[in-house]
Amino acid sequence: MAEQEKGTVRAVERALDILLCFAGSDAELGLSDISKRLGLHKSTVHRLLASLESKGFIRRHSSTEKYRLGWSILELVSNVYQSDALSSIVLPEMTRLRDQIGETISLYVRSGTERIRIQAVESNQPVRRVANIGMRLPLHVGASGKVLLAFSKDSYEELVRDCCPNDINRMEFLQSLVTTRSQGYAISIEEREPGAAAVAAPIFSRQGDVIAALSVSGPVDRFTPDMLNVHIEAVRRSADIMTKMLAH
Amino acid sequence: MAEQEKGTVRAVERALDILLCFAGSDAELGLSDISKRLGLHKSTVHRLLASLESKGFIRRHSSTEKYRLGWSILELVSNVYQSDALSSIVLPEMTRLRDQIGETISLYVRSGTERIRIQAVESNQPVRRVANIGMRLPLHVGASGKVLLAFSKDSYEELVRDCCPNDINRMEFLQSLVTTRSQGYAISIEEREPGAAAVAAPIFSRQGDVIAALSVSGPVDRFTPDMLNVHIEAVRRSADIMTKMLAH
DNA sequence: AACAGGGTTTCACCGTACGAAACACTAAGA
DNA sequence: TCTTAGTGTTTCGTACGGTGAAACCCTGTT
Repeated sequence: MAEQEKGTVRAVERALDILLCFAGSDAELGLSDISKRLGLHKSTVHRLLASLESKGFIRRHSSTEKYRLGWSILELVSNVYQSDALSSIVLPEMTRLRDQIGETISLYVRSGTERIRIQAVESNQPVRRVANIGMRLPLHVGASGKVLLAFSKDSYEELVRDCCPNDINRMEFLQSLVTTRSQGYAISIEEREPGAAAVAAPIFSRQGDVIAALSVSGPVDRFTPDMLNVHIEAVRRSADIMTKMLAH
Repeated sequence: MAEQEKGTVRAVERALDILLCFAGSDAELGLSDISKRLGLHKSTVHRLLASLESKGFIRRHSSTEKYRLGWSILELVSNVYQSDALSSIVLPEMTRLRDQIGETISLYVRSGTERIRIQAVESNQPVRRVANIGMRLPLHVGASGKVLLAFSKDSYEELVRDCCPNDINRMEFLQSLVTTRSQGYAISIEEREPGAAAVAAPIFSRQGDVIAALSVSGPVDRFTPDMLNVHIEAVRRSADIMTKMLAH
C-alpha cells in the first residue's frame, strides 16, 4: 500500500485503495482477499467496507456474499463526462472516424506517468481491439504515450526523469519523442502489446497545450504499410478537427 | 449530512459524501461550496479533498482551480458493468426494443427506497427522454418504481413503511401495487414528471425475484392510447426475453 | 472432532482526524 | 488606497475515533 501523503486522511486513503482493488477485472472480492492484498487488518477492512457500503460505493452480492462495486459509481460517471467537455464534444467525430476506417478509436489523457483511456469507440469488425474506458497504461510506450510526451511542455529532462524507466535507453527514448514531434504523429507496432498496432496524433487546447491523444488501433496484420499511411492521414485530420472543435 | 452508522468510519463517510456532492449536475465545486453544503469545517474538507485527490478520485481544474471528479471513477466504471451481468447481457435487447418502438429504453434496479437507472438506450427522435445513467429516483412514483415494488417479495407493510411518503394515501398506494402486480406492468402518465410518460415491466431472476424494471419512456403526447398498448405489449415481451436470457 | 477460512464483534489505547484560528491571496467596493 | 469579503492553506493542541489484536461465530472439509 502506498505511503500516506502529507495533509491527507489515512483512513480515507485506505478506503479508496479498497475501491481501487476493483479497478482491475475482479468482479467480486472477499474481505480476506482485500485484507491480504492491501496488508490491512481484517477488522479494519471490515469497517472500511461497511463505510463504503453505507454510501453505496460497495454492495454485497446476495448469493456469494462477496463485495462488488455499488451503484454510486454510476451516479458519478455521468458527471465525469458532463464535466469533461473534451470527450463528449469529440465523440461524434470519433464515431465518424471509426466508421470511416473501421478500427477502434481511443482518446487518452495524461495523468502523471500514465495515460488513461477516457473515451473509446470500438471497431465493428469481428476481430477488434477491445478498449476499456478508464484503463491506465504507461506513458513511455505506445503511440498515444509518445504523442502525449512529445508535445508536452515539460522539459526533456523532466520527461526522462519522470517517465523513462531505468531499463530503457534514454537517447532512444528522447529520439522517439523528437521524431514524434517533428512528424506530428506516432506509430506503435507491437510496442506495447503483441499483435496490436496503433497510430496517434495530438489534440491541442486553445492555448496550444496538448490535452489528449487520439488513437487508431487494431490487429497488427491489418496495419500494412498502405493502411498505415491511410490511418496516419485520417487520425491527423480528425485530431485537427477536434482541436478546432474545442476552440469554440 | 447523514448520521454515522455503527461499525463505519466517519472520516471515510465524510469523504464519500464529498464525492456524492458531484452526483448531481455540478461539474465543479470549490472547497467552500462543499464545506457549506456538508456542514464540515473548511480544514476538514481540505484534508478530505487532498485524500481524494491523492487517489485520483478528484482533480483540480487547471484554470478555475476548482475541484472536479477524477479519472479513477472511470477506472471503476468498466468494472461496474463487467461485474453486473444484468445490464451487459440485456443491452442488445434494449437496443433492439429502442429501434422497434423508437422511444428511450431504461433499466432500473432498486436500491433501498430508490431506484437507479443502470442502463439506458436513448430514442433517436428529435424530442426524446434524456436518460442519465446512475440517476436515482423515488420508488413510490413512476412506472418502474411501481413495478419494482409490486413484484418485490417484501410484505405490503414493509413496502408502505419504507417507501410510502406520509403525504400519500396509503390505500391508493397499495391499490396501485396490487393492480401492477395483477396486470404484469405499470403505466405512468406525468406521474413523476410533467410531459413524460412511461410503461414498465419486471425482469426476474432465476429464483423468481424481481431484479430490474424495464421501462419505455417518452414525451406524453406520443403515448396515445393506441401507442400505449403497443408499448405495453413490446416492453412485456422484451422483459420476458431478458428474464430468459438471464436464466442461462 | 479438528482445522481452515470466511466474516463479525469487542476492547484498550494512542495517534490520527478534527476544529479553531491564523494566514495568504485575490477581487471588488467604497 | 484601504477595507471587506471570499477563496483556499497552514499550524497546532487535543480528545476521541480508528486501529490491531483477539476472541468469536459459522460453514465446509478432512
